[in-house]
Amino acid sequence: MNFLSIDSLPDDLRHQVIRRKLAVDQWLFRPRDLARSLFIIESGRLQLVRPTLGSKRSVSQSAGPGGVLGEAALFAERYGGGAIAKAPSVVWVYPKEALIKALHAHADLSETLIGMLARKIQPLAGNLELRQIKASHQRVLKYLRRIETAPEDERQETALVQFDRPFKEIAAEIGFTPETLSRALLKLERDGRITRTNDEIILHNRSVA
Amino acid sequence: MNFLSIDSLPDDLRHQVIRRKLAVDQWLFRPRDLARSLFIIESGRLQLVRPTLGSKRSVSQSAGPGGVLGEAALFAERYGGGAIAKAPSVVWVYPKEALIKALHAHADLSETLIGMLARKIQPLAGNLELRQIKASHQRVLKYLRRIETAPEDERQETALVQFDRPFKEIAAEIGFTPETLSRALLKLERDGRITRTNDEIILHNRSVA
DNA sequence: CGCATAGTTGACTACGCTCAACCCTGGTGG
DNA sequence: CCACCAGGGTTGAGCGTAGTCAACTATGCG
Repeated sequence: MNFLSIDSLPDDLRHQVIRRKLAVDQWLFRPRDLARSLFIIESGRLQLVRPTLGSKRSVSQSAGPGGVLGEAALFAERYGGGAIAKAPSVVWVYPKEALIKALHAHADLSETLIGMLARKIQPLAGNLELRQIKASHQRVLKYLRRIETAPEDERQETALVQFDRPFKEIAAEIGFTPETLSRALLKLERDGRITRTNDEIILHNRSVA
Repeated sequence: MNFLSIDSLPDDLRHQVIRRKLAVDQWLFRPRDLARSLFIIESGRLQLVRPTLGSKRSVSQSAGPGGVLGEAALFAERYGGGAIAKAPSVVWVYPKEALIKALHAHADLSETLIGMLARKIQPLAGNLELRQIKASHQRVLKYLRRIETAPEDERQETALVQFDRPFKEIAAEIGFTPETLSRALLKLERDGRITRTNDEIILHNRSVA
């Protein structure tokens, strides 16, 4: 993972970049904060949070190592949403002006950043696609298929999924309550689409709709 | 609108860029097509479409002038989703390799593209935020507030919204059926939050939650 | 003057949310 | 070592509301 790795940075930019550590539940930036920097996650996990009427937090998505945060800083005065650490994390802080200057001077930086932004769009669109599916078990199944780890063999009719974070977060991310997620998994298990062992999930018949 | 306008392009890239016209319901690219180009919309309106189980199209979002399409081409072999014109449109086609080469040579291009990508993320995240609201009338209200045209006076307690496209598309974009959207608008009107005249909507009490 | 399409309204169904109780695990402290 | 507690996950019961299917109207177009 050497996206805009500190080593490959030109001197002028490197001196402006700082490394910041975050504890669980610590805010990296909050909604409406002045947008001064763009962030790149080195390790840990952050949640993108948007303020919602009724004091309920809306978790749009979570970002892991290599993810970009606060890209709104590049063109907006303030952040639209916020980011809060859900695991001990380390992020690189790129001051807006220094970054823009460096982009002009070093073209490969631009390409890297462009790629990172493009990659950030995918899961967002994917999540929206998920929400279009109303039946809980189908949505969950599609979600599982998407995050399945190591499809080892493409032809394999079975795949493994491990949850690295609490169910409630996953439920929130795909737009369900934990109860509904639990019931959906139960149904999938009954129908033989998956089997659960501890915190692992094996999904079968990957090709079947 | 001169994002990567043809005039300001360096010669080497300009000669590779072509202008393509699309009729209504014509595909710009389809899901799983080979991802060879990135597109920028000059005029018209395109819908981002993702294939869903059950032959139902999932409309993630629509893009207008200045929007980027097919950014997946920058790092993926094939497009994840597709794009189809919902109005007569004109798009600029940037071949992948030529674009990348030009980005290295001309830093300002990079900055422009970075900005465009960053701007594309916002509505996606915003839409996800919308979906978190389950009550139809509240979601619709929030949507109306977001797309209100010309807030003329910030202090104004009333704003105007015009729909430039069929209700069914709007309903799909915010994750409802046309019937539900219709009923939601009706309820909002009953509650005095909006008033409807033909295809215009006036929303009141903008500050009230 | 039909025909197709969009929007509205109605009645019914279904399914996800809410609230609640319960189980289970891990951590803490006596 | 056990008692207690807190939190996450699982069930259960009942409700509310968005989806579905259908009929009807209005509008635009051939």
